[in-house]
Amino acid sequence: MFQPCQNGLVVTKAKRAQRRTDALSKERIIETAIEILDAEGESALTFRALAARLTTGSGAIYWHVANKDDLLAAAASDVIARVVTDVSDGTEPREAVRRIALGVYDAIEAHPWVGTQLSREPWQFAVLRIFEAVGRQLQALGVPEPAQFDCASALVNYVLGLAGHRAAAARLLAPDTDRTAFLTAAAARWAQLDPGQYPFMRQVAVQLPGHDDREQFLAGIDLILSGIGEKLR
Amino acid sequence: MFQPCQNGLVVTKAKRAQRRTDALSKERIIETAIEILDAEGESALTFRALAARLTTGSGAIYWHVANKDDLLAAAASDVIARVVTDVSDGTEPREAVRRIALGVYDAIEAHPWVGTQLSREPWQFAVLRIFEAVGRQLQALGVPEPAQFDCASALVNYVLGLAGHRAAAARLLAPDTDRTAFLTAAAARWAQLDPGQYPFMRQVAVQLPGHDDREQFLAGIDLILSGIGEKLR
DNA sequence: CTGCCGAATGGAACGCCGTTCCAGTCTAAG
DNA sequence: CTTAGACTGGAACGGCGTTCCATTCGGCAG
Repeated sequence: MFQPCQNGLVVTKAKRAQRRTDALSKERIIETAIEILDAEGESALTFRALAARLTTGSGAIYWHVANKDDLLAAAASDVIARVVTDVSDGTEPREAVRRIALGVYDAIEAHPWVGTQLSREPWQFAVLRIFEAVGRQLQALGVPEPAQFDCASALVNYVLGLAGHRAAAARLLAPDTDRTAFLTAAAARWAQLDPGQYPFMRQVAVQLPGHDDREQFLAGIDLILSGIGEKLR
Repeated sequence: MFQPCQNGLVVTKAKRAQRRTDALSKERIIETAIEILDAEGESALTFRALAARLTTGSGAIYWHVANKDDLLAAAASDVIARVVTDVSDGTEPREAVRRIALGVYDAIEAHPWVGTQLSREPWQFAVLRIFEAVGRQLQALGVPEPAQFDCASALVNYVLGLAGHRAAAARLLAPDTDRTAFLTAAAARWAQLDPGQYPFMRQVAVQLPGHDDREQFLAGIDLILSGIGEKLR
């Protein structure tokens, strides 16, 4: 009695597996979307381009994905999940926070569109993942419970702020432009600001070439961690 | 010899002033754009809607404004300028930083679209203004010069991160929705997360109703300021 | 084996967008 | 008066997200 059934199942599975290679699925759609976003940038991701690459019609995609926001949120969550989960436990909490933050930073440097997406929807899954990872380390650090929410919020919002900023910069910078040249140009523009109105920017301008974004990012994290440390006394 | 010239200028000015009442100008366009953004939200600002309200064609607007990005940047810069400049000098630097930050926060609460805009373009004028205002206070606080850039960056990026977040939340929240109801709903969603994977979010969920965003924002500023204080020892 | 039903597909069509184009108007200067 | 050039406004273009719908196809009831 079960033989045909099992056979049927096997055949089904085989056929599905066979079909899978070119069948649509949410995963395959997201995967392809990430490919397009990484290779050609945010503006290149359209349902038409996606459909073309998947050799289907734009309408078919809507069977698996609610809309473009849904697609982008899922893609971002995918990328962030890879980064946040592989924080090795057992490391000292402050160091773990640094690793989480740097993981997110590097992910955005590699996929700038993620930075845009993270500050697009307020409590999307990708942000929740980061919040959870950071919060858990704060618990391990011994931050009193009422302050944990505030501290996690400070860290996460700082990360998201820089994320958006880096993403915007990447959008602006043509992929072949020289970074140093760009910084020098920005510095030159700042140096021309009205000295009376913008003394600070003019002073910063001279530091701008030879400036390392990643180091500054980490310096910010350490600054906040140091502020959190004050709460522990 | 100068009389006619002056006369000419006067006549011109008078005529211009006369025409101004219904003539197009960059200022009037920006002003109207802000009205639309505030009243109907980011998605309502289109060149057609703007042209209709100005009783002109969309093409005419492009004579005064390069494109939509230019328009949005100018509008945001307008709003931020009002906030950042009226920080009364003479106040203690930390308090001044708090006031600047709260000014930006309140501006975004009142005009959520500004939050979106601030994290859209990397070194736009509005951000420069904030950076300058914050940086100057850090100088007054006695932060050593090499650290000033990092400290200002930390503060500004935190503000921008929260700005984007609040803007996204405002976009999501229908203008008539109850805030408490929304928070309760979010808390309920978080409480349903997998306890093994999201212990921190579930713990935070119970604190979520009765949570004050503005207070949390200020707590984050104080956290960073406290971290900066460490540098002064 | 056959007929059927619902999941899945893909391409056409809709309405709206930012932007461009251009024929026209009005005005200050020669 | 003529004319150049600042300025206007509406039509048109190409592309977008999304919807609609005729069609296909695999698994199951009879």
